[in-house]
Parts: sequence; structure tokens; C-alpha cells
Amino acid sequence: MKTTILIADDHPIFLKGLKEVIESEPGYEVIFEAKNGMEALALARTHRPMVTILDIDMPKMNGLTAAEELIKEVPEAHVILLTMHKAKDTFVKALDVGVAGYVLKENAVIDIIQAIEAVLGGNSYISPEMSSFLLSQRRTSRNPTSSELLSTLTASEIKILKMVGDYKSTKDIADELFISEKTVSNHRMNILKKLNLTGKNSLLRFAIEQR
Amino acid sequence: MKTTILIADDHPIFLKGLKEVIESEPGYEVIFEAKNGMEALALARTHRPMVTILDIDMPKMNGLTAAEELIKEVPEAHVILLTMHKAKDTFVKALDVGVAGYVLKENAVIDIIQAIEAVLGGNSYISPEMSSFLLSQRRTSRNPTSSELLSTLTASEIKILKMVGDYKSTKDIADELFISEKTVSNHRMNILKKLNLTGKNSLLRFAIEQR
DNA sequence: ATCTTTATAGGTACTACTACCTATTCTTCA
DNA sequence: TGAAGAATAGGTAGTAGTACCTATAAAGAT
Repeated sequence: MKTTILIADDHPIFLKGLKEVIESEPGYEVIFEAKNGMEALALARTHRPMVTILDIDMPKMNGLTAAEELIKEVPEAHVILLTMHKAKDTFVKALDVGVAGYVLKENAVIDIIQAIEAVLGGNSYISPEMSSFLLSQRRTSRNPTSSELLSTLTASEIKILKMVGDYKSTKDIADELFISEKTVSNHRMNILKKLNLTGKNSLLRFAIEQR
Repeated sequence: MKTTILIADDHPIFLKGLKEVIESEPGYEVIFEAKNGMEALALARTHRPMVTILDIDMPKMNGLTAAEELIKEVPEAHVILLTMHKAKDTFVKALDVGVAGYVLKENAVIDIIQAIEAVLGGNSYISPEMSSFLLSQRRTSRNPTSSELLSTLTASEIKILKMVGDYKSTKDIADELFISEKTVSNHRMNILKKLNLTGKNSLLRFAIEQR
């Protein structure tokens, strides 16, 4: 059985080109084409293609909104978004919505088959240019200021901080380490002082953000 | 001025092949070659190539450890790791260490130039197969069970849940919404019941994880 | 040899969140 | 019209984390 695919793009030339690329691969068949988001959503909703490829910039309804609607109704839909620009906001939104693929148009011809295969396998696929954004996010989360402060902590303090970050209570930690709750409590206070933290869940907050 | 590059791989054939690929591109020059981690680290440390490409599986010292050491000493080094396997653990470790690129060997020939360009531009580059792993991590955090539960919450409850996730206290929320602390407290309890949560910071925990 | 740091543990007090009540007003839906 | 849900607010109790004390034993450094 062939893999059924829906493509939506408001530029007929791009649409045609992409279709040819996909169908040059054996086993893939573009069963539907749409030229705006509304049309794409209606087709995908009723005919359930195995993969839905949506351009983001389209009239009537943009691809992102269409993807959001479609995934809400059909969570098992495999949606790949195509875009011209590398804007972070839309990318982050797309991730939240739950699209399986995010491919830059400039790479589409080369990447699309890989992307389709990835999403069919239940994986996600994003163009390398976008994945670099994911990486940098991960990196900035641990900023230099906090890591300097962290270095002043002793081994025990770090161990306890990690356990706090795992949502363990003072009692949990005391039981696990076979020490008194008071000792754990003292360690917690010492950590708070070293990190210049005050207030109720400030340690938990810090521990979580540092993970 | 040419872009200077160090490559380290214990397989001479792969090393030679990769070098040819890189030097076929104008502007790139492989100034050093190493056949294990120790050698690579020593060369990179003293000669500071603009990009350092390390295979992970190498004798003496593996590429990951070498990368860790190098980045610790020379944070501005651009390190690209090459690997055969898609093991998550090493990948996550590599991200923590701060490598700029992570390329699967099977894709290396095609991707390496793109990877080099990305890391020189201060960006990160990871093979699409690995970036899919990053995405799936992001996705699983909001699992279907919790989103179903979330849909039972009222608008006010969702608003308050978000504020809890911003580390706001009951009092903070009450002040901000011009309602009684008791009302906020009641909303919190209702949320806890709807989400089947119990215990001290369970709501904070949930709110944070849902963000 | 003394001083500092660290891990250990106890006391006391305050505060915020959880837990389980009741009750009123308003909207919405059958 | 009557029932259900939602937002509002109050009471009371328990518990966990924060805040600030003191104190001792072991390890390390000057």
C-alpha cells in the first residue's frame, strides 16, 4: 500500500515541484493538493492522508493554524510544516502544537523524503538550521552567573540540591541518605545562603531550573 | 584566510575521505590530523584550529572526553563530534559538554560542510536523526494523559495554574487578580482534585512541568 | 597546634500550601 | 423553573519549607 500524502502550498510551481520530488520516490503518492489552509484542513480532516505537508504562509488559513486544528482533531496525523523563514516564534509555536516535521523551504527538495520517513516512523524531523536553535536554548538555560554560584557548593550540598530538583522532600532526602531531617534542613539553608535565595519554594525553583 | 580544521579519527580511510570532502570546498584547510583523543586534544590545545572535528570512538581518549577537556580550556573552540550510533546518553552528554555539532558518520560526507559553516557562524548543528530526539523529549513532557486532564479545568483555573507555574504564591495571585486568597486557595484545591494530585508542592510541580 | 570548613543534629518560630468544611451569587443548560 | 457548574469567600487543621539559633566531631590547611 502506498503512503498517501497531502500537500498544501499557495504557489502552484512549488507545489508541482515538491509533488514531483515526492512521487519520484517509489511508494509515495500525493493524493491531495490544496492551495490554502482551509482547503487543506478540510481535505485532511475527511480523507486522512498518512502525511500532511503544509506551507506556513498561505491565504485563508495559515499552515500553523491548520496544523493546530488538524492535530487537535486527529492527534495521529503526521504533519510537516514548510517555511521560508527561520523565525523562532513560529517554530516554537509549531513545536507546542505538536507538528512532527519542520522543514525550511530552501532545503525542502533535499530533505522532504527524509522528513516523511522520519514522521512515518513516529519520529520528528526538523531542518538542521532550526535544530541549532533548540540546542542554543538548552545551552543558555544554564547561565554563567548561576554556575559560578554553584561552584561554591560542597559535594553534599550539590547532592541534596539535585534531590530537591527531583521534587524530593526534606524527609525523603533524609530517609534516602540515612541522615537526620535537621541535617538536610541545615544543608538546604546553607545552599540558600550561598545562592542568595529567599522565600518559600526558592530552592525548589532554583533546583528545577538548573536541571 | 583559510578556515583551519583539525580532524581526529582512528580509521585512516575515513580520515582521508573526510579530509578530501572538506578540502574540496574552497576556503577550508585541514591543518591537523589525529588518530586518538589524546593526540587531538594536545594538537587542538596548542594550535587552536578554528574547528575541531572528533570521532567519538577512539583509543587513548574518546572524542567526548577530549571535547569536554578542550571546551573547558578553550570555550570558544568549535567542536563537532562524529558518531556511528544514535545512543541518547552520549548525545545528551555531548550537549551538556557544549559541543557545537553532532553529526552521524553515515551522514558525515553530506553534512560536514553544512556543519562546519553552522558552527563557525556560532550556531549549533546536529544531524536530523538526533534532532528528532530533542523534539520527542519536548513532546513527551506534555503527555496525552495530562492534556486530557487539563481540558477539564475552567478558564479561571487555567489562569491560576499558569500563575502558579510562574512561581507566584497564593497571595501574589490573589493580589494580582483582586480576589481573596481563599478564593485562590479554593481554585488551587479544585485544580488538585481534577488533576488527581496530592501533597505539598504537587501543584507547583505540575504547573512547572506543563509550561 | 590552632583555625576553618564540612557534616552532623537539635530547638523554636513563622508562613504557605494542602485538606476538608460550609455558603452565596450568577450563569448556563435541560 | 430547577439543577448543575463556576466563582466568590470564610473557617479550621496539619505539615513542610524557610529562618535563625547552638553545638559537636572529623578533616584539612596554615
